Amino acid sequence: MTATVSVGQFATMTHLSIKTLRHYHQVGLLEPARVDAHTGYRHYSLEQLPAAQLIRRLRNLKMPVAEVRSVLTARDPEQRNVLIANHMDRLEAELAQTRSAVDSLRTLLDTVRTRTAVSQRAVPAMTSIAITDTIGPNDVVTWWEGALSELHALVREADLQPTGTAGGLFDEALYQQDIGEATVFIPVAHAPSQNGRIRALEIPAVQLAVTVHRGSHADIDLAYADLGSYLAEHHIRVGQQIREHYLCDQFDTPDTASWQTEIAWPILD
Amino acid sequence: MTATVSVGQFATMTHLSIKTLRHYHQVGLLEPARVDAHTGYRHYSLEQLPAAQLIRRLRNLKMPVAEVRSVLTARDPEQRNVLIANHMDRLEAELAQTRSAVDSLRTLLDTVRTRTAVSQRAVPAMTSIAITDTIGPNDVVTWWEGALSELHALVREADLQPTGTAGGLFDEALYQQDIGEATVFIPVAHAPSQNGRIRALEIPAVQLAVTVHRGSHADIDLAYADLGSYLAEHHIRVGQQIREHYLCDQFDTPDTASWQTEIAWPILD
DNA sequence: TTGCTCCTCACGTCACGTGAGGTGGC
DNA sequence: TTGCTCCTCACGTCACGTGAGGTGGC
Repeated sequence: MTATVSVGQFATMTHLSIKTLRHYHQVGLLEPARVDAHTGYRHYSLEQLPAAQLIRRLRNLKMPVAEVRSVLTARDPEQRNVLIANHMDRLEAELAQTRSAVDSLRTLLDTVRTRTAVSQRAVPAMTSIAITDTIGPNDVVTWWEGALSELHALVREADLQPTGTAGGLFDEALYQQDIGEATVFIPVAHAPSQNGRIRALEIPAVQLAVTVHRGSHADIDLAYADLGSYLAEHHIRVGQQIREHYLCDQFDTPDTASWQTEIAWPILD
Repeated sequence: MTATVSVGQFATMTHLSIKTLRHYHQVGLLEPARVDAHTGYRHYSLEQLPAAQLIRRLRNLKMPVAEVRSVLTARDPEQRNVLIANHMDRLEAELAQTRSAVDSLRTLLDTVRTRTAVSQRAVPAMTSIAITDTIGPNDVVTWWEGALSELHALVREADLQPTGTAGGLFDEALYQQDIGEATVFIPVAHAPSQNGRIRALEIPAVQLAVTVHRGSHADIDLAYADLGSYLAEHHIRVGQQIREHYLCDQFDTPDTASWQTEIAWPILD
């Protein structure tokens, strides 16, 4: 029979607060070994210490409680390691995003911005290979990278002849409601039929108002603002699907400073 | 008269969602330039774009909304820069804490733990210089570093003769309720009277149950658990003020692996 | 007996997102 | 007129913390 301790003792031993332990009891993450039926007092056994120690470490790394639970109940060590490794990847991605956010803030504070130039241009209809999905706020960047990589790969493997730069079509709702439809495409002379999630897409002809953004995609909102300002000032009515053309992106160079993205808004009337 | 746009337009231009813009209106972070009295429609002016861009970047860096407001309303650029620099420091500290949490998790998963040995010892009363404060959950480490540095500095400057290793006294409540009284001290032959927040402290004699923790302080809960387990198994009743003795710490070496901390619980009876 | 530990329950926090139900404007 | 944009309001989310009011155990 193993020794048992009170919440207070267990809290001191694990450096989890009493309130936190009560909460973990309530949500079933760490149930006391015994609860006194009369007083309601919680009693923890010493065998629960390793679980508490693991919980504390995972929570310190912001792993959601539901996932911590999965780790604790994992069938085998492999499954457990996968869950932990996935979370580590998320932390890495978050770190990268924070770094780019810091750069983005520095850029905003340090540089005197002048508006990017806006011009208008008619573009003809194009045949293309494309991937379309409904995406949420957090997966935009990941989705974009993955989808575009796939398209580039197909172009290489199937030896397709690109007839223009890669681009994207984005529903306004994506920005306004943080959820919406997004498409990435590469214009080609002849598009093969469906291939995994890649399909042929006929992109319609439009009249576009365009501007070019230079630099990291973290700052692309600045170009959207410039383009939108121009359109608002000239009372130009626009469609709800925005285009981006990746004149120079991460598939060309890792140096974000030399990236160039054309932002284009279809003009109505 | 400057052009004005709808929420939807402004959302697309700033990459802030409509819901977010409404929220910022509600909390007074970014008020629309004009709100139609009849329809309630929000209208934003193009002059509000820079503010929105700054807000988005600061929020991407998790700066609390209240502080973002302070940045926006800062009297001069200096004050603004101070606020931003402070937040950057917090991000740095968070990063360091995440790194150590990752190490701590690795340690737990990779090493087979054996309990640290527990022994008992009587310690006599000691004269010391000390700093005492009531501290919360987040400032423990920062407070500890700062306070102990101050004590070491006084020892050097006033050429005091330490009569033992530096230590700390921690109220159990600090672990159980995440808020409580903490003291750090250095035993000296003769303690000068009050000096800033440093004061003389007579540390009473006690009988202690002790164990030694080796490694980073992020893993110190493991030693607390070992010591607590020993006490629970032997039905030893203990006092509510825990002692730590820093046999080897960051003031001796930056290599956390060789740090040694004695954890000691006063024995009652 | 006194204080101390522990209990429950309801509500607060933070920064929005969800969703119902509805209305003005082109 | 139809759909589209926008509105308000109440509630949900996440992981606890706060605080009131109360009870058992040494």
